[in-house]
Amino acid sequence: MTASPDFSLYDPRAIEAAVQSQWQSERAFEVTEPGAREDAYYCLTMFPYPSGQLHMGHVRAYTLGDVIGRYQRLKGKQVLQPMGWDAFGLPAENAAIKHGIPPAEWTRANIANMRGQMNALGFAFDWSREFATCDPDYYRWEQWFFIQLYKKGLVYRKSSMVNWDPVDQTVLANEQVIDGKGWRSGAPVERRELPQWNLKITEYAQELLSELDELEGWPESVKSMQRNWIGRSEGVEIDFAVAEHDALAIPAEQRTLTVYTTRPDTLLGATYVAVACEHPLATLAAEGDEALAQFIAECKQVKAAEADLATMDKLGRATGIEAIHPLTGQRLPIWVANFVLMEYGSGAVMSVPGHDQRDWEFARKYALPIVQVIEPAPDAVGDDAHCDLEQAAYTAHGQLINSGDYDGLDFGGAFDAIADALAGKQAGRRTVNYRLRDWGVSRQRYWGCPIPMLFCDACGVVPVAEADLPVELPTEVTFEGVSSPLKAMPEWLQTTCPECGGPATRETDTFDTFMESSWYYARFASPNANSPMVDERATFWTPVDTYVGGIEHAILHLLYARFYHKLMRDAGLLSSDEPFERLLMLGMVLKDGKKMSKSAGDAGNPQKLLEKYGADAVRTAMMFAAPPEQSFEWSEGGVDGQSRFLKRLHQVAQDHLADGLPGPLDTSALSPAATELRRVAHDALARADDDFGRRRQFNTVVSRAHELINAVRGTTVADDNDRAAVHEALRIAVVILSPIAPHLTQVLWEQLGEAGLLAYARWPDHDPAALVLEETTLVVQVNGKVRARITVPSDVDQDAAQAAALADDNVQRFMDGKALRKAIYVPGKLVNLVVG
RNA sequence: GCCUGGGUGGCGAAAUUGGUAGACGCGCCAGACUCAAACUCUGGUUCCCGCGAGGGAGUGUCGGUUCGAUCCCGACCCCAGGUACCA
Repeated sequence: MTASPDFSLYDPRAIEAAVQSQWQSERAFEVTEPGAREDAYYCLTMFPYPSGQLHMGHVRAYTLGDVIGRYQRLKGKQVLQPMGWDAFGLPAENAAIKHGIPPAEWTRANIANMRGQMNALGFAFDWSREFATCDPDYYRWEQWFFIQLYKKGLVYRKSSMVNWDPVDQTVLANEQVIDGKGWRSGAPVERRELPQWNLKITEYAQELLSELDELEGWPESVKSMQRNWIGRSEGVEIDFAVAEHDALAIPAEQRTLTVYTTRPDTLLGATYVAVACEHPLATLAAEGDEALAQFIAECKQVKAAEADLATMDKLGRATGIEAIHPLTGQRLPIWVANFVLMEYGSGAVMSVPGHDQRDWEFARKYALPIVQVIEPAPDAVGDDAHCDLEQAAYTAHGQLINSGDYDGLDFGGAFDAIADALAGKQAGRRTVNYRLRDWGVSRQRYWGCPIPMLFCDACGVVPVAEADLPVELPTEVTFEGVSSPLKAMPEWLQTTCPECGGPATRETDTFDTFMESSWYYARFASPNANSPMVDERATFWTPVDTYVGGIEHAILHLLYARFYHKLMRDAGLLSSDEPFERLLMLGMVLKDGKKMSKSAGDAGNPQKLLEKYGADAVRTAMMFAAPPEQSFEWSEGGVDGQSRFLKRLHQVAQDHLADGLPGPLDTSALSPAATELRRVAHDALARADDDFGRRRQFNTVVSRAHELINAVRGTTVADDNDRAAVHEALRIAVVILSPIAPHLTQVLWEQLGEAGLLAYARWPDHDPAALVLEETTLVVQVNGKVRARITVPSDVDQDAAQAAALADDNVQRFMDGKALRKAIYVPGKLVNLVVG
């Protein structure tokens, strides 16, 4: 820093402004592709929704990403660390309604504010690649890609459930339904079906599942969540014929009821069949049954969220229609049950109350028969060995009884025999089933990417012509009511059909915002690509080396991005199979026990802290607070402590430098105190390297730096050579802290006599010789309890260690003259004497 | 409900995942400096008993494995995240 101001006092505001302007004028963090991929490092932290202000959850995530990026740069990598804005979404519409500001204007203002806060925090972003997903230049490619997928047959339209507010006449997000009522109208919501666009993610279910095994850089917990979400199971689809009914004419397409089960071995125990309240048979039965119609209407007054559906009281009602058991010909009543979901499988399930707990409870409640067809296997142990259908269903695999020819078979044998029997009667087939459902991408909202589809009276559904892309979202809008302003804009709504030239109407739904966040990492690599959506730079940079983000995205966002990556690969746009090599899933920053983005308010805003303490102190406090994967409750107290630490670091350096720069270090001529300081310094260096690179635990790096500075402060120097050891220790402290507190360390770096940007310095190697200790402390236990600590030479053998342990008075006291039965020696740690 | 995590001093945490529980920091207490306070510096700080040496208990609860368990196993309690339209 030429003509540097006086930094002999720790003034974070002056230091941080000067260092930030230096980074800016040198364009320090703009990056281009190096010759070899191994010299490159793509470090990405999930881009934010521009809500207006950063909260401490953002500060944590972006600091962690920045620490990783800066560490990799010290390790010699060309680091790509981009930033942008996930700019479409619900809050902008809410703000528009509340404050009368158009969503685009509100969003742009928020972006400007948050970009300023990010810069004040000193993140090493390559801003030349910035974009917002609401830029037509970005979303046009999403529209283009959707049309490619449509042409490939990966897109289809189908009815699915939404929350309908009957007063506001609008669709509500799950979040907008509070206790079953619309958040604005207060009216009870209803589930309603609307036609929606869907992406066939289920065609990729097996690949999405299988490739989890290859993702070695992903946490097991996330892979496990995704596996369970995809939910592969092997079972049998069984066709139940629907019996003729005296009063109701069953239409041909409803004469077969297909159910899926993973337990065909229990088929002979099926005593009724349950269908969803939206099922056509339920609708049919309700025509002549006022009470059933009333029941179905009540069932629909539940929010369309799995958690609500799964925890509600299980209710049902008979339809009067019967199904015919495919093997026995027995007639089974068909019930409507509120827990059967139309969206899963066929909207019907066979019920085996003897061997399924939910069916058992339902059968008990409505006095339906419970038949036992499985008994514990002879070798069953524990709970599996007991069956008492008066108390609960028996759900373990066992041996068949009351099943005619199948009696005595075990689960596997019965599965095969019954599946074969059904197949022989054309009444069933083995299938692999996934819990994963196709991705519904339609949203009945204004502030999103317009879905590029048209409705033509003559041609039906027609995609927008590629030459007409992007379908721009009008931004000069006013929110009169709660419905989308697009519907009130005939000049936008009416267009011409690209196929017949006749009049056509635009789709007014917009895309789910997960569509934008599913490919932005590839766009960052080639931000100005203009045909097609990404170019060969995206192939160079992907997969992302480390992707940092909140654990709340462990399933949906990460699964959709993995899916999209494969779609882009199959379109020839990328060459890798997976988007993210290594995943760092951050725990939640909580405020009052809840995640920041939900409940923080002003308490979560870092602005005041930044003004009072500066970015380095806020960053250091955030890193020090907890390891990355752990959730924790944020409190501001810690910032004060880290600010004091940085001040001490600065002061120690000034005190040291007051006597000028020392000469070269001679490690063989140090005082004992300086030798010990070198041990602490090189230990801190080695551990910081491991913590940054392998362990990704940064709170302990800060602790180590504290210890190192405490050691420097406690070291009395004997001569100029000792001062050289202090100099080395300070240089090490500055390097290991630089990813965390990059501003102050840059200034100290120059004061210590180094030139140029510390960001581009090389991580020093530690000196293994400095770590060797001559003596070590061993713990002596008697029968596992600590009774003494002894100091021994580091290379002591078991006999000598044991002898030293036995020589201790307190040890003798607790041995109490008893015989030594066994001695365990852990070198460098302990001796455990087992007596008795 | 289901899936995935988590629970350690007054507080945030550490213990490199079978070997000294509580490093480091916050807070608090005492002392130095000051007319005084703040800042800063020094010392103390898991709980209980003891003047002390030292002893006992202790990592959500209960049980197990082991010479030895915060760590492994079983059962349970509580909290958080996700649950397909918050992002």
